[in-house]
Amino acid sequence: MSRKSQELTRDDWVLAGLAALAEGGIESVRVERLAKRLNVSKGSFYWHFLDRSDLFSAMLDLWETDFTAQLIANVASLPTPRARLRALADEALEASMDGVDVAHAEGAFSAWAVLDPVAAARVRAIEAQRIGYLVSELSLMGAEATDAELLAKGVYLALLGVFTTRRYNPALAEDAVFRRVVDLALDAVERRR
Amino acid sequence: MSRKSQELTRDDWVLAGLAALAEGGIESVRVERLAKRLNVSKGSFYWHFLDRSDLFSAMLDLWETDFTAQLIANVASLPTPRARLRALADEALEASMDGVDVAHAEGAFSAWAVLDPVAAARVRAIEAQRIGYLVSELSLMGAEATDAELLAKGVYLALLGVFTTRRYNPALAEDAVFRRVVDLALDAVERRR
DNA sequence: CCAAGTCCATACGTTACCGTATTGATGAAC
DNA sequence: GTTCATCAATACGGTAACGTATGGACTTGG
Repeated sequence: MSRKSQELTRDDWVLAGLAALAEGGIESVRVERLAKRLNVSKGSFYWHFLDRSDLFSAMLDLWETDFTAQLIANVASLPTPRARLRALADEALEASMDGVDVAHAEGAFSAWAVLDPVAAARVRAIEAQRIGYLVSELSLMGAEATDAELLAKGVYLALLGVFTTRRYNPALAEDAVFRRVVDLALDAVERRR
Repeated sequence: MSRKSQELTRDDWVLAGLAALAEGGIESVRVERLAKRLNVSKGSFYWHFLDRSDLFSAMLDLWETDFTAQLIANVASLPTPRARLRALADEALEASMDGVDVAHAEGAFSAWAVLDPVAAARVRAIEAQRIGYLVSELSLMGAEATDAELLAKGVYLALLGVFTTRRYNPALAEDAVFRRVVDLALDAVERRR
């Protein structure tokens, strides 16, 4: 067996970091814990990364490129805005990638952004994209510009609520609840035409 | 000046803890930091509390009794469910008590509940009360039982989204957004009658 | 085959905490 | 005014981290 197969890549660390983030929040992604989890010493970590915040940046990078953009791309082929938005809702509720629970991670990213200005800027940018997409779809459906924005943000806030609540109060975060909110918004747009 | 006026009470520590929680999350409420903030040594802390988790319990107690129950009581005198729910929405968006920003603290409590099973149980109980109240008011307005629950939870999730988002992406958490969600729910109920 | 590069282990110094133990100060009660 | 209870300061030992420094070990190119 070649040595290469056992050596860790930067991305291995990043994925472990994301898993730890999803599991226990940003405070729980600690280099010595990750090292233990990866059965390796932290000497390895400081080979791949400058320091802990370097890992944080990499986590934000991977999140933005591999996870976030993907979601929107996945539904682009559907025919109507309504179908795309519903599919997006389903996707948001169920996603999981590379062993990282996306919903848990989403909540953890928000919580992280509250505490860390660097993360905040990145998360804000990602959310701006998402809201922008929702607004454009709602506009396609005939919503007025200002109302499309209110509705898009409202739905997204509910989704964030789902993400954070899932972990400690799942009765509150049932899928049906979020779907009802989505319906509320979609119906509001269609009724107005 | 009597000595009493300078000595700290248990509640002084608890309020400081809540302020720290609102500011930097549960991981940032540390006894030596609070001591510094209160211009006192941690010898004082361990006089008033058994240990750090004892402070945590006290924080949850104060939150439940002095903060949460208050909100609902404040609107009880209003005439109609619709008026009460709207007033509640306003209150939730603006509250601040004893130098603690309630909205920030709310978000921090949710984030805390994600990480700590003890906090989770308490927060769940509080949220059950809140949802119960919302459901009963929506039912009074004529909503069907199952839909009242969906709507109540949906609105509450959006509020949680507001609380966590306020800190890092205020453009997302505008009051108008949440009010729009509330209107969506109220209109849905009234349209069905 | 050896020299350079790549990747990791180990040991170290440092910081920030937790919780305990002991002592000190101050007001109140007698 | 002595004594007691209340509250706080200080000093201590212990743990979990961070980041550095240094020394392997394995791999690949010349």
